[in-house]
Amino acid sequence: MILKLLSEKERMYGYEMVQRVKEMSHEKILIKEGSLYPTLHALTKEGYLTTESALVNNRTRKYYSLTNKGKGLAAPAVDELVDFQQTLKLIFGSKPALS
Amino acid sequence: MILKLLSEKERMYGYEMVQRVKEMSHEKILIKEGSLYPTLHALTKEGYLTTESALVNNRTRKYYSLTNKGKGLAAPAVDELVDFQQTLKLIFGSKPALS
DNA sequence: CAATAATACATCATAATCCGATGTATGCAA
DNA sequence: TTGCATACATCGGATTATGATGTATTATTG
Repeated sequence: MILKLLSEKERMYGYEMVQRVKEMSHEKILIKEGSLYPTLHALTKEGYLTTESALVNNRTRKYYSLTNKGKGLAAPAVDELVDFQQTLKLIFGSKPALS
Repeated sequence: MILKLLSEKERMYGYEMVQRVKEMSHEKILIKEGSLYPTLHALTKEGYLTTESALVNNRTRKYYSLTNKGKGLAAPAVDELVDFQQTLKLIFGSKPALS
C-alpha cells in the first residue's frame, strides 16, 4: 500500500499515509504505527525510498519518495495486488446473501 | 476459505479443498499442506468442524463438515472476507494501466 | 517395467508480519 | 488543564504461512 500511495503522489509522510488509507478504505483499513514505521525504514534501508525531513508547525515531518529502484518495485507489486483483489473476488465475489 | 468452501458443500476432504481453491482461483491460490492440515485440525479441536474418515480406492480420506458452531463462525467470517475484497478494490481497483 | 506424477494424509522448524504497548513532543480546543 | 490530533519511533509477543520432510497407494508414461 505504501508503494501504491507513493506511485500516486510523489511525496508523502507517514501520518499522511495512515490518513489516506483510512480515507480510501472508508475507515476499514487502519495502518498502525507499529506496522508503518518499521516498513518505511526497511524500504528506505533497501534503497526503495528516499527521505527528506521538514519542520511544519513546529512538528517534525519525514517525507518519503520512491527512488527509481522503488518505482521498479512498485509497479509489479501493485499489479500483484490488483491481481490478488480480482482473485479474491473469484472466491468471495459478492453475491448478496438471499435471506 | 475452508469455511467458505464448507458453506457451499457439506462434506469435503483436505485434498479436495486444495483442488477446489486452485480451480476457483484459476491456479492463483495454491493452499499448501503445511497451512491446510494444521488449520483443519485447529478448527476441529475448537469444535467448528467434525470429521469422518473413509477409505476410497485404498487411500485414506478425512471428510470435514461444519458443526452448528462452525456455521456460526463461517457466516460472519465469509462476510468479513467479502467486505475485505471490496475494500481492497477501493484501493487497488483495477483501472487498466495506460501505456 | 521403472520412474514419475497424482492422490492423501501429517508434522515441525523457520520466517515473515502485524500490532499493542510504550515513549517523546507539540498544537489546539473545550 | 485535560484531552485529542498531529507526528515520529521501537520492541516484544502473537499469529500465520510454508518449505522440507515423511508415509503410503494408485495411475501414467516413456
